[in-house]
Amino acid sequence: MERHVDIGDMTGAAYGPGRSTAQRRAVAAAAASFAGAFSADDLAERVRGTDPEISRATVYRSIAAMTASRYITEVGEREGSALYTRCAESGHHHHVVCTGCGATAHTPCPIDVAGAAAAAPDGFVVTSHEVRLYGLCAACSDVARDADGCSCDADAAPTDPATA
Amino acid sequence: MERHVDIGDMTGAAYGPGRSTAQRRAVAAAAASFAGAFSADDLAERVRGTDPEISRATVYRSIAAMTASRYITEVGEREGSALYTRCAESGHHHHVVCTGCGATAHTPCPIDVAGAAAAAPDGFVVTSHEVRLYGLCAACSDVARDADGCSCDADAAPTDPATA
DNA sequence: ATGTATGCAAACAATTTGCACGACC
DNA sequence: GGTCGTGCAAATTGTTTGCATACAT
Repeated sequence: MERHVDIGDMTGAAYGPGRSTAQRRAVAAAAASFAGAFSADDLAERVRGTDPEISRATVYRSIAAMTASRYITEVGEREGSALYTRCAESGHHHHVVCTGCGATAHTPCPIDVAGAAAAAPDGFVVTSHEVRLYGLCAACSDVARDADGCSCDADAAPTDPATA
Repeated sequence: MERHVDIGDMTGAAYGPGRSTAQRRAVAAAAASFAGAFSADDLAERVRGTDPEISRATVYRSIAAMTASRYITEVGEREGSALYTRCAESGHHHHVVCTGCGATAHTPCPIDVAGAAAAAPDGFVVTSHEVRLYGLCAACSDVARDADGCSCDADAAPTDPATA
């Protein structure tokens, strides 16, 4: 839920190796501008505000580069498309995505907390895992209780509640 | 959550509501014949042994029906396609999929074990989750240690280890 | 220079769907 | 007989890729 976005370093490459191009900088800035989760389309749409000429292929390639350099992380999916979030935290953890407003929050890895034994029965050795959590942020769950419109201020693209 | 599926009752519909047709019975039997995880293609290929004329659309529609009736469960993915497994257990749990041979094993839900608090920080209410575990079964991890070929006997379609 | 990034458009692949026909109850 | 399931083939859709050009280093 917290935000550690250092905008202001958009003069150089905002993430990892690779060349610093106007498009890449624009995409990185757009990614950082989301308070929560965003899809490739959300990102593309937002980048168009900066660079209307940017191509979808470039957005996808930038997402791949940002994911590889851990500038962003895939946190779930919505309607068949992947959701990402800007995350500057190091260490193994996961994210909860608010299905109401797209806000995200960190969570410790439940598998680490539960212990390997629980996850690896019968001699299985767990080598990798994926944990995706969906829910409602404090603001959206208040709203849900009040049966009113969502009023939280996250500017991420809203998610279809049906997905939950 | 409960199940009303009687295995061994392949004369009628092997799962849920809907009509009992030869194709549906063949698909259900094929699904049950896998020792571990299988993809839609794996299933289609195996069903062809019984009914070479079955269409891919029917396989997908049967998968949807079997998933809805909890006769099978989606347990992960491999190379972009979903993996399912036959599962007769009731109660909330997850599966580990062996990336070597496709074998599966049950595991308690790590999120339940870890406790809601860990998964739901900052006032978030977690409403749904997805947990996918990949690893190596006892046989495959032995093999990995011996740097030899996989000798486990699960007849599920092997999974690309790179996916892990 | 030289190699990487971009754009465009075509390619891809898993899954879904419209439609007409045949099977189940 | 009416409804649901099936087959075929075409459509969908998120994402990837080939290729020629433009740009960063």
